[in-house]
Amino acid sequence: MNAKKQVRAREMLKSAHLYCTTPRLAILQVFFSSNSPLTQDQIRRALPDRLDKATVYRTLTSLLEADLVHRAYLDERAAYYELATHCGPSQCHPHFTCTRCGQTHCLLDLRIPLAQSPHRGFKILRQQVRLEGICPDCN
Amino acid sequence: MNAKKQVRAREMLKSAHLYCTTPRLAILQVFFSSNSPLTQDQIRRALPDRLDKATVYRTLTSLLEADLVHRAYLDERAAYYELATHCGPSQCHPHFTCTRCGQTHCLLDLRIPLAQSPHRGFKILRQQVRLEGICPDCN
DNA sequence: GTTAATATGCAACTTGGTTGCATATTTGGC
DNA sequence: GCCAAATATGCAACCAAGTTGCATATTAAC
Repeated sequence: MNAKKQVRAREMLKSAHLYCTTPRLAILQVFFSSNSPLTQDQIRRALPDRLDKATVYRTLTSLLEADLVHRAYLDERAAYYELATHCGPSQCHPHFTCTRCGQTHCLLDLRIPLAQSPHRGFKILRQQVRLEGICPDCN
Repeated sequence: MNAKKQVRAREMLKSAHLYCTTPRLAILQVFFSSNSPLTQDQIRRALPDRLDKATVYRTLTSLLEADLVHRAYLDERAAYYELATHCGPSQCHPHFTCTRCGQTHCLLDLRIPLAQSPHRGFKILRQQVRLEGICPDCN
């Protein structure tokens, strides 16, 4: 299990031409074990050994640049990060935040058509959708 | 002109049952003069007299609670605020950020249908859409 | 004008995120 | 496997956004 994750992480880094370092492998594996976006702090806490804050940020930056990870902008002050899976070139899955319990869910199966450009010259290339409402548990 | 804005700001606060204070009137008028979301820092700079940072934040909080102002989550670290105009109960206008020049525009005339709940029990009440692409100036 | 309710300003603080620099690790060629 | 170049890490010091407690000032309502 862990060995499989290790291999998967290695392959991801390899294919992105990034050095396979301990922190990067560890952070990727934290993402594998999570099904919703994480803050840097949540990532730090989930790591087996403590990593320097700067290392975490720089690692996230390189993963972002390689498009292995995405940023999600949720209701909080801090940025959230998540694996760039189930994401097309023009669109990530939408995020649903429950206004009652505050939990955020990734709605992987909800496809929203890319918005059509209004008459003016705006060329729309990507879109990101945030949804709010009541989740099944709170209903 | 300025007098008209003053009256408009007063009316907004009155109807929201908020005290009409100098900072609140001033901040609302900054919003009147802007056509895209602003950070607290941009607001502070645009004010005629300097206001304390805490006052700005607390003012924004009360305006948010009264739904006179909305928060937009753009690509940056800081939150952006804007007047809650042209916003229905379930949806604000989408924001378009140009990947070339970095400018953000409010697409007031672009209506996007509210996403349909997937089969599971997620009750979708609000949605917020962020768009990315190339703006007319950079095209 | 008085008073209760509420907002402001100040200062101190918390925390997300950044940067410079010396050291450690990875990778690729031999 | 060893070496050098490229790159990543850790540390410490820093910046900026946002928060909080408290004393003072302002508002609204009578």
